Order: sequence, then structure tokens, then C-alpha cells
Amino acid sequence: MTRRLIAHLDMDAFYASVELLRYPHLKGQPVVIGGRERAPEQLPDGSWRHALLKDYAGRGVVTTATYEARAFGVHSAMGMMKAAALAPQAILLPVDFDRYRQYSRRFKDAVLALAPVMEDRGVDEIYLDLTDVPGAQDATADDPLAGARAVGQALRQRVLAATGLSCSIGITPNKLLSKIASELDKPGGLTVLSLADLPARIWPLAARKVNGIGPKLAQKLEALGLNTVGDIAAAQADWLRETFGENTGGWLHRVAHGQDDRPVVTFSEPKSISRETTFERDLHAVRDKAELGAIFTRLCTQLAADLARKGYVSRTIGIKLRYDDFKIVTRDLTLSLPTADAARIRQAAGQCLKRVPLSRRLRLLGVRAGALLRADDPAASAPTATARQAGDPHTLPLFDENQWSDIPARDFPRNR
DNA sequence: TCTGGGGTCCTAGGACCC
DNA sequence: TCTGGGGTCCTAGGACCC
Repeated sequence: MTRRLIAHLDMDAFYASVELLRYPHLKGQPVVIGGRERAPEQLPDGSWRHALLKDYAGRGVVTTATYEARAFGVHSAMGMMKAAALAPQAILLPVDFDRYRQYSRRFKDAVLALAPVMEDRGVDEIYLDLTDVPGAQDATADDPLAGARAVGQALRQRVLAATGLSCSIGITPNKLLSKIASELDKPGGLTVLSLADLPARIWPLAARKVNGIGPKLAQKLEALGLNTVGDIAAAQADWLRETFGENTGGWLHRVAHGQDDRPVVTFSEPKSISRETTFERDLHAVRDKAELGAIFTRLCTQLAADLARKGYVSRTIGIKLRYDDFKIVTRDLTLSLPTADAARIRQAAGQCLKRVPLSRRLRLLGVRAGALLRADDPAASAPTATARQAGDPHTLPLFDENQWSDIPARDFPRNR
């Protein structure tokens, strides 16, 4: 009988580890990756001069930290200034996404040669369906999961040989449990579990360990006395549904019992593409309009280039603003004709901007293209259903270079 | 000393259609 | 004559993930 065997493979401190390949003299030291600082300098005597975390000034967050830096309490998504207070002597390196993408490609190619059913979950994570991988189902007298274990070891060796990097792997009957399992023995671990291991290995864990239980849901669970996965498993399904709603309640019940039949998805079309930027200082719609206008246009130009490069057109253009008080607003507009044109995008985004209050200072501005269609899809050149219904012309007003400056300083009514 | 950038999915109300 | 119900699209916000 074939059992479903799903792996989750997670690279260990990925960005930091890639940097250590380049700067091996930093091995064993607390290193933090983040911000837009300059790269390290090599001195004439061959030694390196690195920036220290304590010298950082700015708005960045920590992207990754080595395990030595994590020992100080530093972790991903932490503000850099806070991290600097915890580990002032940690070495600071700038992010180099191109390089990480390169290593990402390498480790994924190495894995694909052995396990071709792969789901991408970002640069440093993948799911694999090992069910039909030769040998994965093998059992020995004392170990029914010996085959899965052997495939797991082979995967780790391939990743190491291809990149010099270590990873952690969880292998279980489904994605939910594998995601949890890969974290149980980090770094460099291989954890193979069956459903029988649920009470001993999964139920004692904090509810927050479940992928999909974030800060808000965890807080609500905790307020009801449900702290661990086992606490949720012990709750009545009906009560969970009444308390958390049909969907979330039902999901919680299934998850706590280790049930998850989601397939490993090898390809999916993107739903949206976006560009956003946080300013170095908060900007004001009127006083900084020239600067804002330039940034706005640049974001639209970048977004148009992203769409063109990836071969998509968009029917819905949206904007995102973050005010100085961290409140976020979004507006979007569905076009009568899909586009990948920078001027059109800028024009539509400008329309959205008119529906948003602009009295507070802005911290972030973003532009998003949703409702994507492949550029070669016949529907990509047809007007949308709404446009047909409304009898709209298929064209929009021309690009207005002074769009931003047309926006007065007072609040706009929410709906025209 | 606050808190990046790029995504997905869900909910919910109103418009509009049959 | 005060009154349906289902379906889809659009929009805004929010939780969550890497």
C-alpha cells in the first residue's frame, strides 16, 4: 500500500548562510542581514571592514540573523534599531536578493533531480511529494519509514553538495505536519513522523506553531484557554465552529487532528504583482509633492516593467498608502481594458489617489496590478464585463504628468 | 528606536442581473 | 403594493506567510 509522503524542506538561516559562504571569516559570529547599507570593504592587508549593527540608522528591519545573533534575541522582521539595542556588536550585511535567488535556483534544481513534484514556497522553502519517489515507501522490520528517512538524507546531501548550505526537512503524511516537523530539529534536522506521533510530538506544541495560526488567532485561542495544539484537539468540533465561525472553527479542528489533504501544487498563475516603498522620512502630500510625484511615477514604471517581463496584463490597478500612524488604506480601480502600460497604470493609480485622505504624512506608497491575465490570452485585449455593461469607451484619459500636483491638501470624500 | 517588501486568501457590503 | 433569492463583480480591509 502506498502512503502519502510529503516533505517540507527549509533552508537554515538562508540569507545569512549564503553570506557566510562569501565571508567565511564571519562564521561563528553574530551576523545580521538587513537594510541598504554598503557592502563590506576589503582592506589592503586582506582583512575586512564590516559595518556594525550599532552604527545603523534608519527604518529597515532584520531580514535574517545567524543563530549566534538569534541568541541575543534578534529575529527576522524585528526593527533594526531594536536589534541594535540587543546586539550592538553584531556584524551588519546588506541584503543581496540576486545572490539569494541564484542559490535558491541551485538548491531547487538539485532537489528536482530526485523529487520532481515540487511546490515553491519562496526562496528558501519548498514542499515535495515523495509518494512516488523510488525507495521512499521502503520499510524495514524495525522501521516502517526507513525509505522516507533515506530519501530525506539523500535530499540533504544533494542540497549540501550543490550549494554548501544546510537545510532542515520534515516528512509526514501531509503539508501541515511536515511544515511543523521541519522546524522540530533545526538546523540540519530530518524529522519523519506518522499520524501515530501526533499526541507525543505535535500536541505539546504552542498553537502558534501551526502554519495559519498567526498572532491574532493565537491571542483569541489563548484567551479561551487553548494554548497548545493538544488543547485545540481536545475541544469539541461544534464548539470550535460556534466560537470561531464555520470555516476557521472547522479548520482548527481538522488541523489539531493532523488532517490536511492539500496537494503539492507544482505551478500556479500569479494573482497580483506590486511595488511599494517606505520613504526614508515621512512625506507630506503638498510640501513634498515633487518628491512624491517622482516616486509614484517610478513605482508605476517599475510595475509596468515587471508585468511586461513576466508577460501579464492587469485589469485592476490599486494603490496602498501607509500613514505616519501606520494605518493602511488601499483603493483600486478596474479598467475597461487590461493594461501593462506605465502611463495607463499611472493614470489609474492617480484616480485611486483622489479617493484617499492626504492630510496625514505618508510613510509608504505602493502600486499594485491585480486581476492578471497572460498577455497572450485573447481576453487580454477584450474589454471587461463591467465595461461592456456600462458601455464605457475602451480608452482612458491621457497620462497626466502632473497628476500628483493636482491633488489638493485637504481630505477627499471617500466616494467621488 | 519602532515596525520592509512581496505575496495569498478570506470576509463583507453594495451594485446589478435574472 | 412593501416585497424573493441566487449569482457575479467590484471594492476595502485584514490576517497571515516568507
